[in-house]
Amino acid sequence: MLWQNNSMKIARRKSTEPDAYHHGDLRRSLIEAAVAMASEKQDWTFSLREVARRAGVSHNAPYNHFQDKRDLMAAVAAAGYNALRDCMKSAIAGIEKADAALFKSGVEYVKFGLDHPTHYRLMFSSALAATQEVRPEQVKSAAAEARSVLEDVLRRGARTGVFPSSFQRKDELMIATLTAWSAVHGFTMIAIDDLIGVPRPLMEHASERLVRTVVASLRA
Amino acid sequence: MLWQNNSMKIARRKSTEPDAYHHGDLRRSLIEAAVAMASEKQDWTFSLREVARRAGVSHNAPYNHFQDKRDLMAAVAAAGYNALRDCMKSAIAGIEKADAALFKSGVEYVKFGLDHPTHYRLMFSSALAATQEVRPEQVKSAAAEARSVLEDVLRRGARTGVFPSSFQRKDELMIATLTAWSAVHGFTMIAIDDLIGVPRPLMEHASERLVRTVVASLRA
DNA sequence: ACCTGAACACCGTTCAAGT
DNA sequence: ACCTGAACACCGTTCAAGT
Repeated sequence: MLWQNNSMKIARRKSTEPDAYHHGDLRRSLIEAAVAMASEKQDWTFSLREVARRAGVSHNAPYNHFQDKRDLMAAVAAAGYNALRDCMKSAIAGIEKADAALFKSGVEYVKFGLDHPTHYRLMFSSALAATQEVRPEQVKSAAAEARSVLEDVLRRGARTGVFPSSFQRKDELMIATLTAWSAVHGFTMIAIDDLIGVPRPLMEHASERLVRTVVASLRA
Repeated sequence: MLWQNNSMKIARRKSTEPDAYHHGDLRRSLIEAAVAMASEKQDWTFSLREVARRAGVSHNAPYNHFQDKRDLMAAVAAAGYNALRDCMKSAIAGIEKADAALFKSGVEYVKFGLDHPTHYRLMFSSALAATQEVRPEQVKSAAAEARSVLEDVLRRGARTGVFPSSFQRKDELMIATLTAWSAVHGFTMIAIDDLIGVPRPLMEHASERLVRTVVASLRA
């Protein structure tokens, strides 16, 4: 425990920073530590104490920034949804045709999951749900933002005649979005869990085939 | 801890039963206790000690029947996959046309997940995977059996001309199965996690719409 | 405001011991 | 063979105390 805690103090000059006390934005450090640990160990079930150790603080320090462990997990999950949203958005940035954009965003979605399996797992972990079944609003809205990338593409395609114009109706759009999302989410989960017979090199091909089928089924 | 442990002993007559020592098949009792607890608490992250208490034995007794906690979870998961397989099988028992059977099995799949959300969650829990990424063979094969209900229907349809004859080729059949499975699995997970905007009464309708779309996309 | 250390009630797992 | 109780190293969370 002695070799930690040093570099942080040096980095800060005069404590003019807003969140700098001992640490300089411990909140962010904890989130980053959690993400790093999860991806290294290939296991998102890290302990709060471990995260604190990694960040070089006592095991109680996190409670100054998060209500409890689930609150930290929620922050990590929200960060993941934001990254996923950005991935998809930038991937389809220049694509005009809505069906091509939907295809690309679907493929990118799966790629994100396979590239960050533990983070993706955490994002959809039931551990995020409270004792009831309500997940933090933070997570829900971040997830909604990622989902709305698909939704926006479908809405755009409905206006331009690529997808059925019925998708301009709210409930029809919802079902269409749900269809696309279910497909890529299900595939991603199954792939991460290694429940397929598909060998890893063929995975990309399989995901493209699947997404292509989904796009075609919505275009009809 | 005193009020437990009684009824069990009375139930056994002369200890002629094969697995009966103090308990009469403690292995099965532990699995049942785990399932019951998970569904009551709406949370599959039960503790091994809690399960043991519920079964009326010491917290170490489970180690005579399971290697560790994950091994018990694997048994619970396998039981879930078997139940899911049976649900689908009996649902499509009398259905001749392959596309109708695929529709029915898909709808039944989602229904199973929504009826047993915590058990379904556990079945696909990453906690089942070992430190590496290998899940117990037991779980994999049980999952494969459930998946093969979909696969068999698709193969049958390929022979009878309902689905493309290319589905008789092994890798094409695999992708088709994966497409169907991804869709229902993804929808089920999203629904369980309450990440949809769909109000619960409309859920059944939404699931039927989704499965119908999937069947149609494979029929083409 | 932010952090620490002691304390509490748990947990999974191991070990020696009982029948 | 099957079960128990003590023990170990952890965990999440709370509380009083320090700056």
